[in-house]
Amino acid sequence: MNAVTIKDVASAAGVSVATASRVLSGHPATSPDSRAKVESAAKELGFMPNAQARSLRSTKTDSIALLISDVRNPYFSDLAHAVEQHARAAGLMTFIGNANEDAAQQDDFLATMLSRRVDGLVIVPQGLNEESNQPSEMMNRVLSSGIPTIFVDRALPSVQVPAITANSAQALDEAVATLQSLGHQNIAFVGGPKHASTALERYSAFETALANNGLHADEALHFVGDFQPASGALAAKWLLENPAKPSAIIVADAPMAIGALRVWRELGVRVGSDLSVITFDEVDAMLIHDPPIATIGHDLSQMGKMAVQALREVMAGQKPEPEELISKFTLRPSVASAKATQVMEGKVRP
Amino acid sequence: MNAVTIKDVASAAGVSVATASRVLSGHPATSPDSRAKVESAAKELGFMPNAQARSLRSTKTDSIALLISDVRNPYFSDLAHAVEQHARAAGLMTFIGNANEDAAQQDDFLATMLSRRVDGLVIVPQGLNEESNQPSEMMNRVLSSGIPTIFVDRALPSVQVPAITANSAQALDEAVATLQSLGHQNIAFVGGPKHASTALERYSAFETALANNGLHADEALHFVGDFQPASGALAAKWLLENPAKPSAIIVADAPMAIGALRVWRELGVRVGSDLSVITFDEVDAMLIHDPPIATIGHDLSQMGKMAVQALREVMAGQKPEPEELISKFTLRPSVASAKATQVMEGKVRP
DNA sequence: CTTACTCATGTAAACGATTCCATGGAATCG
DNA sequence: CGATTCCATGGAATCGTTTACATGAGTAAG
Repeated sequence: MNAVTIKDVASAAGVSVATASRVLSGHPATSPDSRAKVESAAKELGFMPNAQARSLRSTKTDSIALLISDVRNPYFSDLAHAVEQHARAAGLMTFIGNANEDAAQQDDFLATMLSRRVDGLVIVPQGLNEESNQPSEMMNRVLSSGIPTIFVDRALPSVQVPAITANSAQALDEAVATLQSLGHQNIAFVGGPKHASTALERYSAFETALANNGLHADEALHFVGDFQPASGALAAKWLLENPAKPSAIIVADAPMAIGALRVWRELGVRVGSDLSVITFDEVDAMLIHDPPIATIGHDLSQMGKMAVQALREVMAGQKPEPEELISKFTLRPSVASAKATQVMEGKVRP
Repeated sequence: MNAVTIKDVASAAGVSVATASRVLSGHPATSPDSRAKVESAAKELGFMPNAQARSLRSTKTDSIALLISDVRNPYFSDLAHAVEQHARAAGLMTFIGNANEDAAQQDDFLATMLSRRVDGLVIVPQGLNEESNQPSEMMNRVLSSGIPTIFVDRALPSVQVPAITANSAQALDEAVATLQSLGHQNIAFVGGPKHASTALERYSAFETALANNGLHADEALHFVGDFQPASGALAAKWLLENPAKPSAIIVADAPMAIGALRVWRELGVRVGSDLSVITFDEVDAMLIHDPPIATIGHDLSQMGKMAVQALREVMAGQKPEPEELISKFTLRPSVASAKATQVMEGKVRP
């Protein structure tokens, strides 16, 4: 395999391993002479330092772990890409792990990363355990281990970790105001699972927005999904059968919206005329949709950048403040006036 | 931090480190008695083995690297997910790296992985260097290092590495036959960059399919893109200005299709009536599109599974055969009869 | 009862880097 | 010119595991 070690380099260069090591890791106390000899020997032999030996001794790995729910969710793949690019710029390798919205896989990944002694963790937390209302055991271990950690996108209440989150209050206010001014009275909301802080934030901001615009919240118009496409599909049908006949709907994430849009298309519901749709997460699929879907979203590249920056501050021993990005509402043709919506009865296009 | 080592566990359990190690790594020669003592001590102390020390000595890391172009491309994120799940089932951690269609980033990632001594590599190769017509230096190093490697999705000609690829000949044949039977004579093709083997395979299969169906290939109907959304957008405009007025188009990957569909929508071109569209890669965005887009695609979960399996065979010292998945054509409403296409002149909807 | 063999255990040597410490020569200072 | 400082260097310890080898107890076979 790659049997060439620093020892080989040292003897080829005619110096000790200590000197070779110093040259290769940029230590100042080296003569130009030995620097030249070691460098050329290393290149000659194709020396490639063994990262585990290095970090076993030096206790740093120049790597961080990013734990997300699912790479297949475009929201998270965009976020992952942003984190990776900014970490890379700071000389850090990023390990991406999928929790698949599953606490066991999350813990598994965290355990592996702890074993590998990554220098820091960026986590989209999966939420507290349903029964115990506590973070999982592994999460507690992470938190008590003292390894630099920050949360991104979501936060955990009661856990003191810097978090980079998004605030959608303003955007939802605008969205609801827009719908209201177009004559929509019954606005449905497809939310996320209660273990996700984003789900709570979004629904409560929605309720506030309703109140601000003279509308009243109605639990019968609230569908609790799980942020996955399948539950979006269920929500789509739930909407059509809802006795209140809502004329507009706000969906709390892109995968659920994707699931829902597919069902509506199959059933012939015309988004943007039969039904006004606004969704969270400004991802490609929403923009190529015909009609384009109005979204509430934030800059993921920015979020990734802030996450890496905050993490580096923690790694440097500082205590960064939690930060909030302000989400933006973008009106698009998926939203129309409520009048067009009267046709909802004839939901299946011939 | 996590200062608890196997030494601590051993002394807490009242045995030697050797025994502790044997118990913890499941070595058979251990007594039930010491097994019990060590295990409880380990749990008690929250022992978490240091992966670098372990693999420094044992020369295995139980991890593999997956090099793809870009996680944000849904095709690759699906593939990444599949590889990860199957690797995980085999007890292997997967490191995902983005090349961003950039040889420098590819080499960077490979260097890091080589340093970390991953047990194997699954690579979507970026292609040969434009000038030298050779794999990059780092790629050569990977290949000569003897580290188990397989290619997936793409292959490199002249490089002897087992590859899992897709064969689209049949699917393209069906696709072209379908178009032809609907009266389409001028079928445009938006291909990929020539450094990608998939681009070559797809275009040459397309040419064959034309011939099989009594149509002739025409370079003026071939747009060479780069697999990214922006070049899809260019292709979309190119098509509209093409003097041959093609009535149907086949796009060689999803990101380009996404870029193109967006442009067509903005310009009011009605896909499925003004223009028949077929695209490679069966991803969500194509299915929620209205109308749904006909696709040529293959089972990515299957591809991921085969990749992991082939890699494990290489790791076990075997020499697996290259394998080909057969792509499938799925007809959807984005394809219509050519007659409807006469309206192409009035391309901008009022 | 001896011999041979199995088996759990401990001691110590790896693995491949970094880094502390001692050394000796050159440079600087009074 | 002698004393002090500086600096590049090499030897050796170290990081936390695994594992080759030696040991000694217990067991089965003769």
